[in-house]
Amino acid sequence: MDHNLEKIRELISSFIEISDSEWAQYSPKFTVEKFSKKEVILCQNTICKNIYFIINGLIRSYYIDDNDEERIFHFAVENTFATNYESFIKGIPSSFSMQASEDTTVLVITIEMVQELYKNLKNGEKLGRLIAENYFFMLNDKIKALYTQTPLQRYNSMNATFPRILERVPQHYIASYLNITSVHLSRLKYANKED
Amino acid sequence: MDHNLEKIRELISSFIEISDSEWAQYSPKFTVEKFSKKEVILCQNTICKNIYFIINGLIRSYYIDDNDEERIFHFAVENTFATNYESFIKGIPSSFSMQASEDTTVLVITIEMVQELYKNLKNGEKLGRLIAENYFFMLNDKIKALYTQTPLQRYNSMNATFPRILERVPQHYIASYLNITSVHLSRLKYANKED
DNA sequence: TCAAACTGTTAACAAATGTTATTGTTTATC
DNA sequence: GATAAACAATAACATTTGTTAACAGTTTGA
Repeated sequence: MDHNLEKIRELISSFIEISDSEWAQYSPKFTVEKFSKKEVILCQNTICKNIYFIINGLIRSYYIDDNDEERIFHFAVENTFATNYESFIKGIPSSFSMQASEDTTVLVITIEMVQELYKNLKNGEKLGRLIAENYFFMLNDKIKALYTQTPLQRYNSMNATFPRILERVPQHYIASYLNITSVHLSRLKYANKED
Repeated sequence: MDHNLEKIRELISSFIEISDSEWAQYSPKFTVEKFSKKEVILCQNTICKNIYFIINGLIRSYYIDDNDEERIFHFAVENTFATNYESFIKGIPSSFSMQASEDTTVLVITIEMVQELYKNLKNGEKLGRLIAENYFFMLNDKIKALYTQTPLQRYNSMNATFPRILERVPQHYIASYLNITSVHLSRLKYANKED
């Protein structure tokens, strides 16, 4: 697992300087967890206690709407994080659920670890700021796409955002992510080729 | 203007402790600026140099899409901030424009001020983290609404998010914000009353 | 291994939403 | 105060998107 811990250290280092001794202090606290396909990782209305760094596998995040339908708004792939950051930081019930879409292995980061990092690391609060800013920038892009692009345009750009995602999840998940029905996505794909 | 500076101090104090001496050092740096109705405050593709705290007035933020159409995604009202935080923080061209929708008076916060605050204030980085987190949480709510609510539901909840906004801006601005046409919004309002 | 569940496409139809144009009203400007 | 511009409602029509159902191929799990 040292290899994956090293990836996390690199990610942190891309934000702030972290000394060998600091890293030596925190790195042993990461634990590994495995989820099997279809296992629910976070249940809407429960409190999100962890951030998961995905070593391999795929986690989808989805709201349950008023008609009890799942509305997928995110896919988390290898080398990215999956969490409800708001629920995690505030300690409030989650507004969405997360489920493993494949057998998935993660590194677990607990809220206690994060609080300690933010408080005691030399540049801890700065790290926290840069993480929060990065989350914000991600959502910024997403909102821009929702306001300015058609579902088909967003479908075509999915490969850029989530490499090979189209081959890894059922198409009706993609349709949900695009905020359209699976029948409609099937039609759009066909029309797309015709042009 | 002391009254408005006090509001900013209160907002900061709701995030971190800030001493009288610290505040005395930074508060004189805020300046007041006025924009007349329809004045463009930030132009897409230019770099956002300021955060504006709105004393009175109203600022709308909008993308220009591929068809050169304006897509409004935010209204900033009194006692809230208007900026492109990503452009501001990263110093990169803005992905959207901002325009005064009414005669508007603001307190100006420059990037130099913010960098100094984050760096030199005792809890500066923490303040930065909490601000970024708050921005993130706002967008979180917005994305949830876009994924789980109908345009009519979002119309009906606008009064909660933006008090009396429906009386302050033309209806086609609201329609743009809801991601529908003004004709369609007019129909929805009518059907809404019928039920 | 085999039945059941899942998946993607297609068709027919219904509902939602967009487009264009017209009208009367309000608002802005000189 | 007169004129032009902006605005909201409405109608007629076109297009997009959703719904339901059928079908065939695939995967899954007991």
